[in-house]
Amino acid sequence: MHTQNSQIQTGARTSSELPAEQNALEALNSIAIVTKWKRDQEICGQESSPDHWYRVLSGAGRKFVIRANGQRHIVDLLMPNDFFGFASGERHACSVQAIIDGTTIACYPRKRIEALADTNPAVARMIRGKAFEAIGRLQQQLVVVGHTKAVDKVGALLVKLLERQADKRTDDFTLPMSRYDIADYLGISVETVSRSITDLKQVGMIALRGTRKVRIVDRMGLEDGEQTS
Amino acid sequence: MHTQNSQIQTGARTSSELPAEQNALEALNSIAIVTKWKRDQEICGQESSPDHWYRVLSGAGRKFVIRANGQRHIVDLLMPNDFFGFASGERHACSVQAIIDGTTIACYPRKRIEALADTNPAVARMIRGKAFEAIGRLQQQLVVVGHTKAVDKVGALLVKLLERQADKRTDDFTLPMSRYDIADYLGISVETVSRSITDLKQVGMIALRGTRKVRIVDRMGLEDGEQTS
DNA sequence: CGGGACTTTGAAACCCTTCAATGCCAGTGG
DNA sequence: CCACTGGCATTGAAGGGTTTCAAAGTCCCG
Repeated sequence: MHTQNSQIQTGARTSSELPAEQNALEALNSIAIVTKWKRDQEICGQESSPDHWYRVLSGAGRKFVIRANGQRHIVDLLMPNDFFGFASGERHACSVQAIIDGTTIACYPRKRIEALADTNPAVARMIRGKAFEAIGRLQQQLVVVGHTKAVDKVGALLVKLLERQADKRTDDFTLPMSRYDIADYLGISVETVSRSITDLKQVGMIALRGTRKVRIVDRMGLEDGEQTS
Repeated sequence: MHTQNSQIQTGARTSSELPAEQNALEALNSIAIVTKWKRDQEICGQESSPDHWYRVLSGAGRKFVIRANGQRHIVDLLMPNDFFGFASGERHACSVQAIIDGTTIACYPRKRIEALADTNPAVARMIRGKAFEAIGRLQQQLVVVGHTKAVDKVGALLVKLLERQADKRTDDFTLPMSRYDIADYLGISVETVSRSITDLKQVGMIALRGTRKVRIVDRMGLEDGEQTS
């Protein structure tokens, strides 16, 4: 793994980022180790002990579990400024891999970051906030996966991905993941993912420009699952 | 709502509860408001602003979302000592109802509990730990819901429910929820839940004593989804 | 230009939802 | 005490959706 210590960007500023959070992130810079990863490289493993917390600086990651039967379940999609590595037990429950070549990650030794949180309430608040964000994301994903029809799941996922896009002004975005990733994220087969996307395109709720460039045409329809006639 | 200020139990001691966590919970007692709820009463609403954090003292709760089309998605099951009400936005993303008559909840004004966390690192650590636990639960549930076959989902859920049971020595437990709740928790229909339970009983992986008393007979089999022949 | 990974499409078997009806149980009022 | 009621649970049958297996099409990169 390619390791470097360098100036850290605190990430693209979004509406949810308060100045206090920016300051807290900067306070973490002194203990951060920045690493860079290629696609499908494992950043932290299911079996490793949770000695570190991490933050995505650029690129994207998939958090996943491999079941005993070999099936992969993607549990979270990690985008810039998301934290991961939070664990309550002795072992990580999940592995994390880079999805995109050149993904950069800030890595914080757990002992040190917790010590920092103990003395700096702003840091503690920021970490809480990031944990709450993760809770919100996972809850939303549970609702998405809870839809009964595959087309609805895919439609709802596309809307969520649009919402997580940096540029809020357009209805276009680039899928950060493959059809296989989407399948393992939604608990359906790749073929069904492909067919659902084709259907959504056919009825005009989305438009494609290449396999990964998506335009959301009828967001309301996708949210309500109206493609189910 | 029936409100009272009284002595608070810090909950049944489990292996995961360190003394430091106990102390932190006791530090919260001074700002807690204890309330008692009947079945299906709404403890906090999807539309309310998140002014409070909550902890289950006894009984159980369902955290859920109602979609525009009326479908209910249960997102988390709240058991004694679980926190909820953590939110990163302006509104709660979910509602919470009591599942069981006489469920008691400790309610902490958010401003005051955050102030306490700012000055008392043990409290901050405990809250972080509780948030991480929630993340772990939600991730596990995503894996459960991600199974492709309904029997596997139900089987995996039953194992998770067994694991959350207070008494670790037996393979028996009482379902805290109805078949309808299970259906909305797994994203499948009630009828399929019922048929899956019947199937699991038939092949001898579980045993029932009344509709809600379950015995896990073949836990390994349920975890691996081996009931899928 | 070719290889390899990813995506799409087709067809059959299987699983799940839906609609309908029955069974079960506890609480209520006569 | 018992019939009755309402909510929950189970079972059946039909239709539709998804998985699986198979094969072709597409794209990117060396």
